[in-house]
Amino acid sequence: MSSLKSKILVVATDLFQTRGINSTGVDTIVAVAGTTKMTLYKHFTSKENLILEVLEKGHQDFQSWLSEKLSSNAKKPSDKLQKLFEFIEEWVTSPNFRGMGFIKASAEFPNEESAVHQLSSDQSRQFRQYISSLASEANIQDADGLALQLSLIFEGAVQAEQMKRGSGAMKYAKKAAKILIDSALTN
Amino acid sequence: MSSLKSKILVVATDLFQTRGINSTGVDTIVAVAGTTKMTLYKHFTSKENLILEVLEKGHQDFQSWLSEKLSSNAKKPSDKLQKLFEFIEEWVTSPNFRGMGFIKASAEFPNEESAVHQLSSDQSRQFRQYISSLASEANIQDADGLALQLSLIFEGAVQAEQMKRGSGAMKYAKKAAKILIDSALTN
DNA sequence: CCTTATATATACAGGTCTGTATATAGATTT
DNA sequence: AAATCTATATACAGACCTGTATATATAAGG
Repeated sequence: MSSLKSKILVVATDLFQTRGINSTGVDTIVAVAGTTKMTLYKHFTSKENLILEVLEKGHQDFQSWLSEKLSSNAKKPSDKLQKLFEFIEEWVTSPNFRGMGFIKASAEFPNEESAVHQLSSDQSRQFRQYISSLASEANIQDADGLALQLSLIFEGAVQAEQMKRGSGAMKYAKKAAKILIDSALTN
Repeated sequence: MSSLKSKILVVATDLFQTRGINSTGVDTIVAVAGTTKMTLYKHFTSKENLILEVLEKGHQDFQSWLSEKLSSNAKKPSDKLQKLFEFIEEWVTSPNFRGMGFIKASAEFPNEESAVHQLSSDQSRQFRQYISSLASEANIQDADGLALQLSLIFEGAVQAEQMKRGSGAMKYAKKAAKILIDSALTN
């Protein structure tokens, strides 16, 4: 990938999170990235296309980071589930954290026919499914149910952290996750 | 309050939720409300002022509805806490439900200096504090901690429901809340 | 040297947005 | 009936937005 395209993606990711997607014009993006609109439109067919690529890159980065962390730090399936929120906390509280793209994107594009909304919704579903697979491997009966509950806590905590950095929400989110996992394991 | 002003508030509440705040122009609002821009700007000093009034009305409606429900359907403090999510489910799954304003508003106005962001953040805090007061009356040790956990689940569930109506998230949110409340009561 | 590819600079068309100015209509009060 | 209040109709200024057109620079490879 061209280094300019990559730079545009990084800058757009940051601006979308800190100023909002619809409030960020392409002129601002190219100015911060140190390039011009012509170059942006050679790498991306439209602003919507740019938004979609930003979302996809963000989700891929998160997913690969998380599964890498889990597979190298936890052997048994039940360990993975237990350590899930440890790593999520690490991700959320890291200085590079810029929020989860799909949470904001779905708020700014509520129309279900919108491609941005559809991708956001799909990413949310993918993440829930990933948690569900971890729960299944840990022999939890209602894996989908637990996955939904954990994803609610996760999305709530990310939102709280987006609303106010250093809210400390992750600390209690972790505790809540542990209680719910333990409860699901003994049932 | 003038009936036209009230009508504008209702229409704006609906459009902001279904199309997004920044994507909804005042021309659209007055067209749907059956009035003109001049009238809107006589009742509201600016679009930002309209957004703030929409947020305040939405939050007041929710809070008064909820505390009314709780005080008339639950006598003991512990009952209130237990029934909290029953009523929240009723609210969220009702046909009139248009989402929680402050959740979307904080996503669309991420800048902490923005008045809209500040009000959203404050409403989120107020709601958490209300839950905390219920937990305190029910003699729960870490009332603030439980309130934060329950609000995470609540906001996560609202988000899930906003993303996809009829997601069924509230059913599992209710179960999770019960587990967390029970756990907090026995500690 | 010359062609090709990539990036830049700049301008602009066409649309949308907020907020205001101006003139008018209808209703209520004095 | 005259004055006042409220809402309407319409137009527009000024700003911003996306996306494109045109012309130029810079660098690499044949």
